[in-house]
Amino acid sequence: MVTIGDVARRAGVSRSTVSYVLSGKRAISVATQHRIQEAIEELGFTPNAGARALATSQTMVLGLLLQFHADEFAPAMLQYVLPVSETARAHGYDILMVTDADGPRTIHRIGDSNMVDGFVLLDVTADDPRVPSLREVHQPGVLIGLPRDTHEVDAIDLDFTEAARILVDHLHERGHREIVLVTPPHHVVERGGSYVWRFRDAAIERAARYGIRIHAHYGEAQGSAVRRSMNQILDTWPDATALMVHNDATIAALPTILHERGIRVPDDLSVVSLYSRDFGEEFSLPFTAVESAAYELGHTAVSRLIERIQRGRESVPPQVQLIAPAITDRGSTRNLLPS
Amino acid sequence: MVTIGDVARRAGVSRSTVSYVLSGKRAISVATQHRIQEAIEELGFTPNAGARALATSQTMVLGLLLQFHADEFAPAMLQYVLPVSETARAHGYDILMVTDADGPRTIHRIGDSNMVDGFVLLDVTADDPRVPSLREVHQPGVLIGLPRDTHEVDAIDLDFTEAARILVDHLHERGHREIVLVTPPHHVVERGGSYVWRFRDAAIERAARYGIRIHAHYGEAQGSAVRRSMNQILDTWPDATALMVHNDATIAALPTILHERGIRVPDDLSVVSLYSRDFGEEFSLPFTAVESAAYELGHTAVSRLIERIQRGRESVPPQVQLIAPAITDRGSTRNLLPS
DNA sequence: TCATCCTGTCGAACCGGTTCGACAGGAGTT
DNA sequence: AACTCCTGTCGAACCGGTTCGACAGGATGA
Repeated sequence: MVTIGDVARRAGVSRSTVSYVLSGKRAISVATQHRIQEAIEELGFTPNAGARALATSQTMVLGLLLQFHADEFAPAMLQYVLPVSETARAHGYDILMVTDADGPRTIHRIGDSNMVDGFVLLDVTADDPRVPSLREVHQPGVLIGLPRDTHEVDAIDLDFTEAARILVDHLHERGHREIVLVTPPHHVVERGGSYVWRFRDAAIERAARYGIRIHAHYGEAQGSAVRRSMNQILDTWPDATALMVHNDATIAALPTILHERGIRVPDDLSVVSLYSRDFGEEFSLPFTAVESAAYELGHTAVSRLIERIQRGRESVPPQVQLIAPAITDRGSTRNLLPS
Repeated sequence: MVTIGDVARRAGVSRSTVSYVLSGKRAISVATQHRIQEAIEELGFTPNAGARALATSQTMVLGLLLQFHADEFAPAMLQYVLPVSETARAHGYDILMVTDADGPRTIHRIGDSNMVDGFVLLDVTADDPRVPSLREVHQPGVLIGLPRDTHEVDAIDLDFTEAARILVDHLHERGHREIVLVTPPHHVVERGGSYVWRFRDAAIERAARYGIRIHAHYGEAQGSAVRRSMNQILDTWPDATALMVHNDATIAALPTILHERGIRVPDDLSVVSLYSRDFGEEFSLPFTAVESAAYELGHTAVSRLIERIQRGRESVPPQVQLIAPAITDRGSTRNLLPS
């Protein structure tokens, strides 16, 4: 390993001078700069990250905490990981990715040993045990997902309440009076996935305001169960004119299911949904949907975190940010009103 | 931050004694051990990772290099990431995940600055530019995927050649004489995904040996194109009795496509495929398939890497390991022979 | 001409661990 | 009683950077 001392000797200067050339924190004559640059290139010098972290107490690494739930639809997670990684790198940070099941302990292990400068928490639940831990360590953190207690917390999520309203409004405007809502699975609720009830409650309330009958069901996440459950739901409510789906596994399987039943969209049944843009493209879903911008969420989260790291923890006030969703009309809803 | 010095002072011993208690590398009296343990707990001491890395030149971090190709079916990648992460953690290592497009530079950046103790390269192509870079840095690395030049390289992959033979044999034993093969998209070949031709060539050769007519086509990766291309292929070869699919996006869409065409499996058409177990479960695919154990690949790769890190680079000879695939019969092939 | 300021560089201390050699003192040997 | 050996602990050096204060020497100003 070639050290800063080797470079200094080669260039005939002291170690500190090399350091100042590297950081630019003090003026160094152009001639010396050139000699040092040459030495660096000739020797192939790269600063030792550990030593630098020790001296500066900055690691230029962000901790990304994610958990895989066996009962969850996996492809969704990746859509957040990529923008987090890319945004971090654009600011000179690397990503330490931890999938450990014990989140709180992980935060302390990583944080107390100073392996990272900050944390990104993915898929945060209502009473996520990681949130209090985050307050105990001295690195800042940002959440993707909304906990119940948002006091002094930096969080970002899609505005699921608004999303539900937009979709109900969309159906109401086209004269639908009875709709079926399929939400994420019930165990996601139990786990505390607040987006489930934020969307569900808002949809029910909005429907009630219009006098629309709405039948809310919990969907399934695993292949065969999805199909069975969906068929049962469709059997139960033959008069519903529209389907509102907030469940990736269900919407991915829906084209097949409807085809099997001989149901045409939108002639026989209208369908609206909520999924991320990437997801829709991946499965080329033909449904009118509110699209959650996973990229935007990940990108914004990391940008905010880095700003907070660099400007000091207290300079940037913590903030809960709800991203406004937008609807993309793909013509999967029928207008029942006389024109 | 509480340091080892604080602990030492509290326990009334020297810093080195605390260090020896932590590492167990020298005998320390039980009484002293207890005092130090108490001090550690009272003060909440956690060793600084940077300092430790500096002193030991060990970071206990592995670099995981992966690239996302926009034209690729994303869910597959995640199946490798999880076992890599879990296996690493089980051995006390964390994962630095880098998605940078410039692999060679990343390897040098991360490796030369001593941020990691070793590398895991995912989705390695035939002439992957990262492989030569891996030879230039002083950390060992392990590949998942097979490069053309396997000289002095530690790699692991599924035995795609054998997989193809197993599937052709399976169809041959049931009397099929004309089959259609759908491989991964053509741009994957251009990129150097050697698994494409390892599987394809072996299938064609094996079919030829039996005198089976085989029509090989490149599949698509994106939703709508998948369906279009598949329909076209089916139109072109109406007499084929079996379909052999080596493409995640195609096999995921196949139930829908076949249903739309009114084709029943296996009565009208036999289907065999190659996909990973997790993938099949995710989409509850009902096809007889050779299953690639992504978990096993990731797990084995990391285990080998860690052994090599700990036993010294030369102690463990580099090795190319091809995992033998196994077929799971789900009854999607019809027996055409008179019984 | 001398005090003052600025520029460029150096040496030393420091970050927080690990590890080696030294050594005190008690146990075991002869 | 003198010697050797073993156990437990300490001090100092080291890992490879950063940063602060000091200072030499030339430029500037009065």
